[in-house]
Amino acid sequence: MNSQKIEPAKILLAKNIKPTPIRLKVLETLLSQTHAMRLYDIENILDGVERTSIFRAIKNFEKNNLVHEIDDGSGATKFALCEDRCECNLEDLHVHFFCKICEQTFCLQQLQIPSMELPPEFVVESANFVIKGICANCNT
Amino acid sequence: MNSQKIEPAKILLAKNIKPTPIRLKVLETLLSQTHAMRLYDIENILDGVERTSIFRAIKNFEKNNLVHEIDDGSGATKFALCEDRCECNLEDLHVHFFCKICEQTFCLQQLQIPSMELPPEFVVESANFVIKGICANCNT
DNA sequence: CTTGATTTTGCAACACTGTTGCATCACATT
DNA sequence: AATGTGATGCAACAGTGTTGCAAAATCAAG
Ligand SMILES: [Mn+2]
Ligand SMILES: [Mn+2]
Ligand SMILES: [Zn+2]
Ligand SMILES: [Zn+2]
Repeated sequence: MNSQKIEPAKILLAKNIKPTPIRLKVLETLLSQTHAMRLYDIENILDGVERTSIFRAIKNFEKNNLVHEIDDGSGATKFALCEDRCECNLEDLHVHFFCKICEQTFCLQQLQIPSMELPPEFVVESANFVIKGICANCNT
Repeated sequence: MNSQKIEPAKILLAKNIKPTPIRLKVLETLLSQTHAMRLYDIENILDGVERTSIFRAIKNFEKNNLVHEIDDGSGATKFALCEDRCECNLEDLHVHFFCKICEQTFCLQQLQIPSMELPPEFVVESANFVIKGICANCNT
């Protein structure tokens, strides 16, 4: 019955994050959505919680490989939960999809970012691959 | 001898853009660089020209397929000239490279953005693929 | 050329996002 | 209880992009 409340704490502890009230709220918010969220989105849902506190919680999550950030060109960075065993390495990177209509961003976790043959002496460390168009929901 | 001054105007006219003084200056600035530029970079080089005027010139260029914009995650959008026959279609899209050291962004025009097998009902219209790492110049 | 319409530019102000500094609070340890 | 560490709230700030409006330049007739 209280298993719903125990689970988020477990997730945080598994990543060595101290489960403070705000961090739990932020994590629960992220868990409640199927798409990536802006700081502002979380702020709206968690009415009364400071932007800065959410910001620092997210930054903490990022440092501990619990969330990854997506730059979808909308102006605001979006955040989404990583998969269980994600360590945010190159192999963990996946393609994202930004819908121009609903403006939501989805993780296409099944689509790994392809490796490219770079010019000589270029070293790859990370990547951001966002496909833009119309999502299934908005595609009548 | 004045062929240097005629050329930028020709480029603009070829794209049906009226070659006003500011537009010529902005285009010349873009032509003088090998990497993509922020609005702020152009503003610094064209000292005395208003940010807004550069902004509107760039937007005009974009609309007429003379420049394309790149979202490299640095916080500021970057702009680079399109290739001659570019119409900013899906096939014209290419990969970009952002160097974490010099913070410059390069067009890898030889690397076309690969097409991905999207989930059903998803329609692709555009894409932004940025690889991040260390560029040849900064790679000792 | 003169007039009037259209476009371009300069200037100011604004909105949004992300970020930092600092004081306060909660909590754990001694 | 005293103390130290970390979390949070509050305020202020910087960077970027964008819009409104008036002045200036350009263009198109008459
Ligand atoms: Mn994702
Ligand atoms: Mn490019
Ligand atoms: Zn959609
Ligand atoms: Zn570099």
